[in-house]
Amino acid sequence: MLDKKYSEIQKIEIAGPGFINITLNTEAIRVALENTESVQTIYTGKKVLVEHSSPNLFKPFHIGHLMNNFIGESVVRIMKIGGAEVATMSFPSDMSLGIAKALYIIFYIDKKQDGGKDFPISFEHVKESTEYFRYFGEAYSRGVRHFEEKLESQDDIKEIARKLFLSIPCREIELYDHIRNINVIYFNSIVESLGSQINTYIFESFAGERGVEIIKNNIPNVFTESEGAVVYIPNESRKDINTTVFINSQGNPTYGGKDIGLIDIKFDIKHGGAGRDYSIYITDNEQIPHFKTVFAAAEEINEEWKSRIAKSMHVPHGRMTFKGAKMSSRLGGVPLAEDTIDAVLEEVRVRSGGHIAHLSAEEQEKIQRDIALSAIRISILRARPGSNINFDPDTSLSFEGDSGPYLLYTHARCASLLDKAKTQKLYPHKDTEKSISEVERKLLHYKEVLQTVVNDIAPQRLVTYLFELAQEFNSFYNDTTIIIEGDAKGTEHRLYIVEQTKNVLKEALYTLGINAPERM
RNA sequence: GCUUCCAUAGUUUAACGGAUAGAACGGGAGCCUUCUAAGCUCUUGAUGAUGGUUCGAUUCCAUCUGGAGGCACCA
Repeated sequence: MLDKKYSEIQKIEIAGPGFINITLNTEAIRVALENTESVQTIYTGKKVLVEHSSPNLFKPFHIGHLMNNFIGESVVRIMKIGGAEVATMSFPSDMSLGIAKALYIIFYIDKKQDGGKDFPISFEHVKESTEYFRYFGEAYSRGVRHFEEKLESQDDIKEIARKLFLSIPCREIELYDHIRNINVIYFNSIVESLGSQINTYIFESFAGERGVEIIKNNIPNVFTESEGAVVYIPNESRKDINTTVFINSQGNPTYGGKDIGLIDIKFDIKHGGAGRDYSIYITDNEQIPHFKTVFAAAEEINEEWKSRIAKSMHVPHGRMTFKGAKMSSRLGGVPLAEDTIDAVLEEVRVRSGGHIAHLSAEEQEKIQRDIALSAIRISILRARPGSNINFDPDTSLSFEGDSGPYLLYTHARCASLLDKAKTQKLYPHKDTEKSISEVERKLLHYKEVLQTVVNDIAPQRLVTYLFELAQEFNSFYNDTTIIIEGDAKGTEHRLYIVEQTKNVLKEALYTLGINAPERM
């Protein structure tokens, strides 16, 4: 490199054992800062399917769904910024013994036997009908308890399950169909209000049918009949997984059986799966052994399936517990997403300063919601996806220092500076005579960080980077007066740094699923 | 019993096998007659234990200790 005398290099020196420091000259850094090319990643130009936010019908949207959605949506947007062509999918659980238990409570105990008339929910106003969904959730956990405590009800519940699995027309199934339809709409409306778009819903019932067919076609080469059920017995070298039932002795697919069907659907031309390069699953980490087992079985089917599994990735995440939210007794102490957000929102309102007081109540509410969601999202995304999160709105950990509101605050501060400058007819403009500031040096690393964030699916690195950038900017802000009357040239250069910081914050926060308001 | 993951300041955590382990909260000391103090500056304090591989280990391997998950008809 010394011989070639690169014009970009100012000096090269040995900096201790194993290290060579290469110092770039200012001009080279300027050029790099102006590079607007999008990042190249291993996902650039690839067709990626992300499965996340899968509801369990009859269970309301709770804190676990929130965690899953936040991680899932960040993965979706990370893939998009990495240049992938992304499709999203959700896999609602619409057929299970648990659902039969809930139906039993609603139909036989509470005697709501009038199909849809008992739950007059219009699709347009589904969000205003949360009381019904709370009731369904309650019925679900009541059903679980009932099944355990009232043994005499078990046969009736199993009968409902049988009708459910075989979709035998009857009044219970009519009720079920109605509840299923409104639940999906309810779920979708929540997910959309959180900023996610689900392109396709594939129901477990649908995947299950296909799963059964595939599994039956692969006895005995992959699956084995045992005690009336169809099981997968892993190779002896696989000590990490166990023999697992894929079709139960009643002939119904289990969770594993449904997932076999789902893999086929995911790569099916009819479902847009032609040429799919990656299939990403976002689930709770208790599913790790499940996916290991399903993948191990699927791989054995044939070469085609083996390549499908090579393209499949499971991104497991931890669990979130929430201190302070009203615990829902209906769900055995699991807080609902709505209650969680409300509890944080309450704290945000307390802290909300005078800067948005002049705005309409509606706008204030919107900004406060953005702040509250940023607090929860950053608490989750600042750590590796696999770690458990204990979210506590009582500690300042979620609002001060390395927090969502801190990043939003820095962004709003930039916006405010640019607004103020505009009133004085001053606009961002780079002055190439000026030396490179620390903030610019930090900005220089953005693309490089993005690249590792995408390649490793590591949102926490983007969060760490944003904390560093925000802190660098805030130090700059404290040390320097940005807008100085009578110094138009200097002011415009400083505004340029402000604008660049704002743009990176805005884009990166968006990538994490966070909307950054212009003021707060 | 088998198996997977995790273990970093008092607490929550970051770190492609690379430089002095980076932050935040908390504790201590400061900074608003000036552009948003949800901010800034200084300070305090950490890689569970014992071995191994390596020029170099928070990172890889082994054993141990502790925590979490999974292990036949739930999802």
